[in-house]
Amino acid sequence: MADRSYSKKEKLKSRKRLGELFATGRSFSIFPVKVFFTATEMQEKGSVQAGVGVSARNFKKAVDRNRIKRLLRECYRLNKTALTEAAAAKHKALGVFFLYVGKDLPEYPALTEKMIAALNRLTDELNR
RNA sequence: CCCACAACCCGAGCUAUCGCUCCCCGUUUCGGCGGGGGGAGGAAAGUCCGGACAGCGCAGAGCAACCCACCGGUUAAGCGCCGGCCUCUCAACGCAGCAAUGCGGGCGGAGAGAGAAAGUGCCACAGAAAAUAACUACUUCUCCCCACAGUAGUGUGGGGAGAAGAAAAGGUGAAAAUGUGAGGUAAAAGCUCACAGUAAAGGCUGGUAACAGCCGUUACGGGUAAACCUUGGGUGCUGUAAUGCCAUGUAUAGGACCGCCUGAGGGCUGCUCGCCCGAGGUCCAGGGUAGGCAGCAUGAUCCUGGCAGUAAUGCCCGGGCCAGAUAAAUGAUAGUUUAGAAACAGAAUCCGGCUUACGAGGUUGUGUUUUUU
Repeated sequence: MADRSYSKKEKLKSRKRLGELFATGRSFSIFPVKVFFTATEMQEKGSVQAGVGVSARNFKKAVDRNRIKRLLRECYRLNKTALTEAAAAKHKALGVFFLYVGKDLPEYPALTEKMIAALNRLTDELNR
């Protein structure tokens, strides 16, 4: 049974962690989503914390930004299983941030496709 | 009946699957799990006004800056709202007229509603001239020329030049020196008079007041203050990333400069004066923290009803508790119904307003056009 929840514990919080992520993390881009991530070794079982964001420069209205963030969260929530399992197997603490860099409002099916691609690549990076 | 506009109401429902956040109850091996419940707006928006709340300041004076500008009420407060006054504009309608139109009228609309008689500036185009007005035409005087009359001084008429008078005529303009009539004069002119108009201060009457009406007096000097300005009244600054507290952690290490009463530096809103505090201060390099609680949601609160008031609004009885996150929840997908792929749009300390954006429909009101009877 796949875990599809996305509760507070799985969210990447705190400005400090985000600052570190943008400053030192690695990144790749699968348009229209840019992914930042860091992986650190853990003694215990691994974990994943993820966050999403949109630039207010590209979307002036708060309603549009909310919509994009909700879609990103939804896509991540429904497709994250492989990634969490990989992280647990490798004993790594993974921090990920999905930044939407497109300039148009996304459609749900297209965004799901991109998200799956991004998650697959993340999983590959972990397993390497 | 259709269309447009204004005000008020509403701002989607259902089903399935997968999710988020807060509260309560139960349970727990303290990781969770189960059940129940709450979960964006009329504008949450713009941040344009006004407050609450908080911190800092609270010897004083001057200047600067900013805001307000008919009256009364309302309110916690207001540049809001309600009612009234004034000015401008104006529908129906009435009167006159063949008509164009004029006069009255006043539903409704607008007003950045103190002062243009303190001063400075500006007033496109047109026009002579846009403010202590002389272009044409007019009048008087002086000089010159011509014609006529006369012996002559001179007189009459015409033309030219100069000086002066004069805003009555012309035509321009959004606006032209208050209008009409009479007197007056060389020609004229509020120069004088009558009537009318406007303004100022005064008196009486009505009104809480703005103001209105009447009386006599004086003046008549265009507009613009959304140009500077003047007058009157008012204003501490910063905003919840405010602010108070708890916890965690490092380095009591290093370097440079200034100063310790002959005083560095700081505070007193933007400036100046003046006053006060004052033994540490500034910078570089390096190290650490960046977690939690309060603020924070029972309030100028919402709903029903009653009473007072023209109304805005206030008071009273009863009932309700209605988001509280912190990278930031309230959703995603599919189907379906209304009505067609619901429009504008997402709380971040909280209220009262204003402004702007917007959807289908309902109710009420107003207006235009056409057709039919």
